[in-house]
Amino acid sequence: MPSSKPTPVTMDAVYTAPGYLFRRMQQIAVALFIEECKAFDLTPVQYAALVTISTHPGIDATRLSAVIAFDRSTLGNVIERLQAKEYIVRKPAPEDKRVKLLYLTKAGAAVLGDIMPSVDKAQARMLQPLKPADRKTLLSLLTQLVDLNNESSRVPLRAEDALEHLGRSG
Amino acid sequence: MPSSKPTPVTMDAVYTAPGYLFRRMQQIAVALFIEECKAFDLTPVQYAALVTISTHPGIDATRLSAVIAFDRSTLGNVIERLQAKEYIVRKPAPEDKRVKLLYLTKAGAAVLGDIMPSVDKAQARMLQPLKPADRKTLLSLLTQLVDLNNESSRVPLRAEDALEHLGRSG
DNA sequence: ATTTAATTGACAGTATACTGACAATATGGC
DNA sequence: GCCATATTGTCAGTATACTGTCAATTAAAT
Repeated sequence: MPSSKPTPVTMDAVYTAPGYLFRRMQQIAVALFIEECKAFDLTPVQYAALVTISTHPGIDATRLSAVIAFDRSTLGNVIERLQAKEYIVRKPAPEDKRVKLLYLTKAGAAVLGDIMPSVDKAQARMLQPLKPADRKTLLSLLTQLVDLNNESSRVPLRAEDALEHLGRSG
Repeated sequence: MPSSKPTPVTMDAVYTAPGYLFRRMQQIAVALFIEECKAFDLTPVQYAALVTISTHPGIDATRLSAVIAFDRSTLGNVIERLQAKEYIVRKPAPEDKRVKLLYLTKAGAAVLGDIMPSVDKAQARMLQPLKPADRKTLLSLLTQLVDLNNESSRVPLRAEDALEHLGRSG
């Protein structure tokens, strides 16, 4: 076997790297979401925030961040935009002057109801090129991997249960 | 079965969506890359660009964009930063006054050689929570999916071959 | 050759992401 | 009650991403 030659760099150092593939796939996923949902003025991140505010009325920004595992700083801007579109409102929490609680407006609830079919279509298109059995396998492995790597992310996902009593116990 | 109730929105609309999982996994991948490579002043995108300039000395920004499937506008800034760090140089193309050709500097080649083990470690850590067989399966499905969805992305990947004679034939 | 098309790099504008800091506020130990 | 500490929202700074536009330049059409 050849021994002391310096390893030649090839494009495989990029193309076969899982990180590169995850990046590409994320970009494709966003492109498909935007294409399917272009009739609605919502990005994937804004959609996720809206769903979460819908299922957790009165949640605050920090807990929202933990429930969808998005950066708290980033979320500030996302919330601003949702507010500017009048899809949500912010109300000061009576018992904690720091906190602002988030609620869907009627327009927010309406757009969420309307956009759902398009979102589903986009999600389906992402995996459509694979055979049905392969879709299941990929989704299962991906779910496992995200879960097992949870603590490696800057903003680990904290399930709703773990947050329910954050205000009192910690 | 209940029939006409409006479908209640649950967090599954977020958590089980492939797009959400790809986003989370991409963020985890970047976090692991940055952590493993913190001794080197390179981001994942800058690393990919550097590898490509290394394997394609004298490539221009537009072709670089196509070879790694990164947005051309974004790449302009990436190139600026690599230039500021003196890892690459730009030389005007003699036969086309619009084009600026990209070359690695010695410092660029050195950092690329040095960072490789850390990059490999980061890539390995992303999949490490899975069993070896599952890693292979996931990587295979992900590679297929990215390839099959190539045209759905804003900047489809164009292999090096398809670009070799872009300057003459198109 | 002259008009038309396309290409290249650049730029402005918007939207995620992350880092690190900060003031206001709340909570804990004592 | 007082002080150290933690939390909340915010902000500034950097780095991807994408859209759309533009001037300079080149290539293609005729």
